[in-house]
Amino acid sequence: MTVTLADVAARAQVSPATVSRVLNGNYPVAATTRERVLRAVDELDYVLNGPASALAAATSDLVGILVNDIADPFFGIMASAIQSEIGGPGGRAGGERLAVVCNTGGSPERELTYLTLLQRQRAAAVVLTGGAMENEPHAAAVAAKLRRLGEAGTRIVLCGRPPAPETTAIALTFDNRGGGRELTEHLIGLGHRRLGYIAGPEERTTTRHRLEGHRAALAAAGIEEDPRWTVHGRYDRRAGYEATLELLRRDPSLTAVVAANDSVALGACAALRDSGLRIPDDVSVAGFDDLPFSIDAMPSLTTVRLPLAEAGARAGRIAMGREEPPPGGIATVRGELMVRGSSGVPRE
Amino acid sequence: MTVTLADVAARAQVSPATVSRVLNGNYPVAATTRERVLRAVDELDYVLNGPASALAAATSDLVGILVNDIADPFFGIMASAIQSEIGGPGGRAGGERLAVVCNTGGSPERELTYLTLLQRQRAAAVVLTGGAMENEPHAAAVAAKLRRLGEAGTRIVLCGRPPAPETTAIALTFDNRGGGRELTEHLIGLGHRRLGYIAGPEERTTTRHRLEGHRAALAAAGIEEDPRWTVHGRYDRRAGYEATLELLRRDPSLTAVVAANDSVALGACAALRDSGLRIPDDVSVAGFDDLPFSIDAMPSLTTVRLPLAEAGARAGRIAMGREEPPPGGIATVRGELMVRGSSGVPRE
DNA sequence: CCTTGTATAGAAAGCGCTTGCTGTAACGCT
DNA sequence: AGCGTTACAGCAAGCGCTTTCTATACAAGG
Repeated sequence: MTVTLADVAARAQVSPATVSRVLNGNYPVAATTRERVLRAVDELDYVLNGPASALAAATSDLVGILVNDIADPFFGIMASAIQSEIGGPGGRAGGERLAVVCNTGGSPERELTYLTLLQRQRAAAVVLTGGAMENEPHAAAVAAKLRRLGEAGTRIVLCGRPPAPETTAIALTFDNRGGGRELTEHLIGLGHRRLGYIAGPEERTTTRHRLEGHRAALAAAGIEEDPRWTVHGRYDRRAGYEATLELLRRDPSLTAVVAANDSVALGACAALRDSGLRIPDDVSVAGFDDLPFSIDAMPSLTTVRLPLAEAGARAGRIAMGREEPPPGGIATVRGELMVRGSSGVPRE
Repeated sequence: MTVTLADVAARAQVSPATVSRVLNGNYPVAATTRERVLRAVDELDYVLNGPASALAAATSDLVGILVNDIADPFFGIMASAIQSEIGGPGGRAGGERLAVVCNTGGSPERELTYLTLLQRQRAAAVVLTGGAMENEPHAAAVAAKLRRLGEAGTRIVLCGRPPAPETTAIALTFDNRGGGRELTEHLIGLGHRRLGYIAGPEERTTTRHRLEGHRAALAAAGIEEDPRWTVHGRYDRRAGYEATLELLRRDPSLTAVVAANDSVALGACAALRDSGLRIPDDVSVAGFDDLPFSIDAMPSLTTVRLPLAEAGARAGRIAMGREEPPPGGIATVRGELMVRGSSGVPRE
């Protein structure tokens, strides 16, 4: 029914061992023999049996990429960059690898399940992207799983995620705190004193770090923060819209709204407009990430650009062992403040 | 070193066969025995060896999702929906499956490579999303590959992609032609007579179908199309920006610009604004897809909503054999015209 | 001409799991 | 009591490949 190595061997009049060696190209095979084998492969339309090969060789060519939300360009861009350094015929020398992205939907259980599945497949490497959960039992479970994966020889890279102590994971961490701080400093520099903040889900590291940066900037400027000025929500437009209305209700005198990310910021803009407020004349808005659409908003969004594609590419190369990991296994990737039309001096 | 089935069997004082059956749960095992085995699995922290299992059972739990551009929400949304019906602990009864998305980057070779890789892994199912290439040799190669995959028992579903004759593939096709036609009819109905069209890459089916719909609407209204009114480009914002400038250069009297998709439309809006034109007062703009950000553009985008999430979910269910395929293996998914702020009556 | 070295091919032993088939008790029936 | 059932559990034969070790052939050196 299906063509096997043995069939190819028979047709090429060689032993299965030789065919295997031709296909893997890591053992001397005479040119004429190789030729003959390749022809047979072609004629029979032979396709290697991945599981069998993985079993015998005790390695696989699968590389997993875990993302929180594949529908969000933040992850899409990173995943794309990672994959481009790993998979398909895109890259490199050294055998094709199946780079696969797994969508956890931000759910801790799914994250764990995917890691187990990847462990089952004896994945060659795993890249985890985006913020981690701070929920304790889960964090411990993930760390344990990563440790076990690492012991089994799977290379692990965290991209845009805080380091995982006691594991072999290499971490490329985004400087969310620094970016958040810089952004708010910019707003304060323009003269804003009453700033609303729309944070992401409470239990994400990203949320906490960005918020900490924001607060650090306020503190440095001697601005006492009003607890009413912070609202939590999901990382999407809808949440931004609702949170903004809530913020406005709590304190109509706010002159700026800082959002957890660009999608949220867009929702905030919509809410402000729907409330009859002009941006930035009445209220300034700022986002985070600088996703491609952010420049198209009207007015275009002041935000912090994160080099998602670059970081992803680097993570991919490290996962493939094609780039030296940073010293200590940890590198911080900084963002860049992009001042655009959505922020201006406060009214009055 | 690594724990195997045999280790578990020894610990539970049963044969490996029994352990396997407990784990696969498709054969009667006494409750007490099962209990004992499960405990051993737990104590030993045993993880099934995927390749070995796939080899022995001649099946795998991998499901591949091919997308053209994972950084584009159009694909991200579909992939997310497909995956939610397939993978992780998200869905279903019947064993966990590893749903993986593969990014072809729109490259025919990568598409083929991924299909081969998936074939190697003996994937349980494959979902191909988005428009196909019309490039003849490649189309034939893909068809051949799909046929072979189908013969090997892999279920194949096309989502937002035209049917593949002579294969076992089930197709959920978007009615790009109908949507394109409806959109242009709307514009014509408003009074527009000189409409620019920014098409996608020439060799994509999606591009051709949307353009055909547009032209059908023009023809039906007795409008003779000027060849200068159509420009081709990639499916991204940048291309839309440049194409619009080109369109304006060719014929400054255009009163509407129809874009191949929403990203392109956003680029078009930016170009129009940068040219000092107001939307829709001077020029109306229309997109396609209705991605989440489209409603946030200023003005919000008139477009055709494609039920990406619904179609993806359905494709996922069909791929898993949890939903009957449509009769004839082909279903057409229609879009819905969303009239918003970016289209209005032409000036003068 | 025989020994040693080098290049290449084959034999065969698994890799860790699944599953058809073969026991073997315990059970129910006549 | 005798016999067919039923319900589990184990044996063992692979699944299709990789890889170590061994064999062969020929070239070169003494």
